[in-house]
Amino acid sequence: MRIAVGADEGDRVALVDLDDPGASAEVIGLAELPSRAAALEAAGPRWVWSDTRHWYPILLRAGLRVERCHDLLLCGAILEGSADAREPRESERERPGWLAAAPTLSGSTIGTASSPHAGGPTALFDLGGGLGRGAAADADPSAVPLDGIVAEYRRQERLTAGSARPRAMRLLLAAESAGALIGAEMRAAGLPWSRDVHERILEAELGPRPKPGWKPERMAVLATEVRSALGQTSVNLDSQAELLRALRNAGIQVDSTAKWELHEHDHPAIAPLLAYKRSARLLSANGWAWLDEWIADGRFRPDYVPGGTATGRWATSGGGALQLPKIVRAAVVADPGWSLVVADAAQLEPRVLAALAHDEAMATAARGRDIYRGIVDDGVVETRDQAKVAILGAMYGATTGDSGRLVPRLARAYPRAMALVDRAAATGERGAQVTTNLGRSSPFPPASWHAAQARASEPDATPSDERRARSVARDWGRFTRNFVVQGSAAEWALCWMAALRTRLARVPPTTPAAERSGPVFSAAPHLVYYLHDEIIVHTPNEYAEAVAVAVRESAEGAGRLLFGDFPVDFPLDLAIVDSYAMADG
DNA sequence: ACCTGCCGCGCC
DNA sequence: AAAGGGCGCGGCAGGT
Repeated sequence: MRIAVGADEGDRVALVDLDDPGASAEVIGLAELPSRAAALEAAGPRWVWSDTRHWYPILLRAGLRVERCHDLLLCGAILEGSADAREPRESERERPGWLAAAPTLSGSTIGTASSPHAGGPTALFDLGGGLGRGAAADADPSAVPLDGIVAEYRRQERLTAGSARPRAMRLLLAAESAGALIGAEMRAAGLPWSRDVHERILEAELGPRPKPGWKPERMAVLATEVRSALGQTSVNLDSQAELLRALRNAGIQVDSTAKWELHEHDHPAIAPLLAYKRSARLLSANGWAWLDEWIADGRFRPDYVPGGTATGRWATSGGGALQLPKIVRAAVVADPGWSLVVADAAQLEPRVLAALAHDEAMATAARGRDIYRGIVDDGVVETRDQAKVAILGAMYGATTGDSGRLVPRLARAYPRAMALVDRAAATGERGAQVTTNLGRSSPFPPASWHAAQARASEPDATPSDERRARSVARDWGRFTRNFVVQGSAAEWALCWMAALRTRLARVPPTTPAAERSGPVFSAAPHLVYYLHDEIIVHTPNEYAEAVAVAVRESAEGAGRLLFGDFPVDFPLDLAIVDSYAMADG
């Protein structure tokens, strides 16, 4: 059963069963939606709605979780971009304006970031530009009436059925939609967070909390040390420009204030400066102000944006949830009587690459062990570090340095895997799309990219124009090279999580609903964190072992679902702990 | 008083 | 040690 949900007059909501041809819409008040949805959920429907980030929190606030949905915004964005699902012209005209609001493929900073003088004002990414009809009027996905929802769902169904690999596309859309449910649930549940532990970390690193507008004591001491070592009493360490000038005046020949460059110099100012920068970073990114803004009732509730990046990885908006520094992870602490099951997929991307390319030699090097050790054992390189640098170089497109020199050795040992990423890079250099395992395609290069190529083919093009065009083309090739691996790995992770979520939902709550005041998250294991290839489940102690089994079996299931019989494995590093900090290694 | 670009750095 | 992919965020600098 599939039930479409749309907006109706005033504060009302309209529902219809898409699998009952004779059904007419049912219109109810928004306040009645959770109870009506709870009744319908018993039949295990797929909820078809515009935007999970709008609709699902309404249900979650009332304590209702749903099993399945189809998120039209997210799925529309995938179908829009996919080379596997090219739209016929007439379908393109039916594409509603509100779909443009999807978090979508505009993201890449390539080409603008690496071309400071080219580009100019970037009107490159005004999404949906020519397509949408009067944007403002119908841009709000939460206001789309039921007939609009049904029409768009039917259009997406047609595109999926007509796509190059309908089974893969269906799986991708289901996984993406499950991700949207998980994102909303994780926000509702929150990541358990100890303010006390966090404050102790801040005090240990920075000293006592300063008065508003003052620097922490420890930073002030470090700053004085740096200034005297530089022999310049008034330099402001927070200003890159001033600091760079001061370093050079002191005879330290650097081109930037980046820490990797500072590391290369030997001078009494360097050590305190690096310590100062470390402290400044902690203070501004995860200091007391962050605690005040983001931690309430012992929970961190970031705003996840599933599908928020071009490759399908998630993003977050606010709180920096995907960049939690290792040093503050000790503040992630399970509730009393509960545990954290922390699991990450070891070396996910190289394994995904081996499977994508059907490279049995590489899969064998990975199987049942550390893939980097396997590469050393294959005699490809001498050390584990070399293997790691070589693999990363192959996936990211390194051409110089140690990494670039080692890549050719990999190519001899694992020709199929290398051919796959090389082909992806070549495709990107031509300005064409590449596509992940399940059918998410890379965006086309931005206008500035085409402008650079066009300039180089003018009759009066200079050698510098040509160099520029080649460089821009290669930049895009590195993006597409990595896209197929990163994007396919994101699909694996989504399938892993979706399977795990389904299994966790079957665990009976420790206290039955009738005796519970709070949401189900207070009584059963649930996902609380997701970071590209890593998850955390918060669980009552008595379920921790069972959760660990479910996490492992879900990973195995994801591998089979995506890569069938191909002999690649996806081992997990898994730990049952009280604190996230205890899960390292 | 804003806005935008860029840097630097945290994570994968 | 070095520079290759994806992000978000805070802060500064320079613009309007």
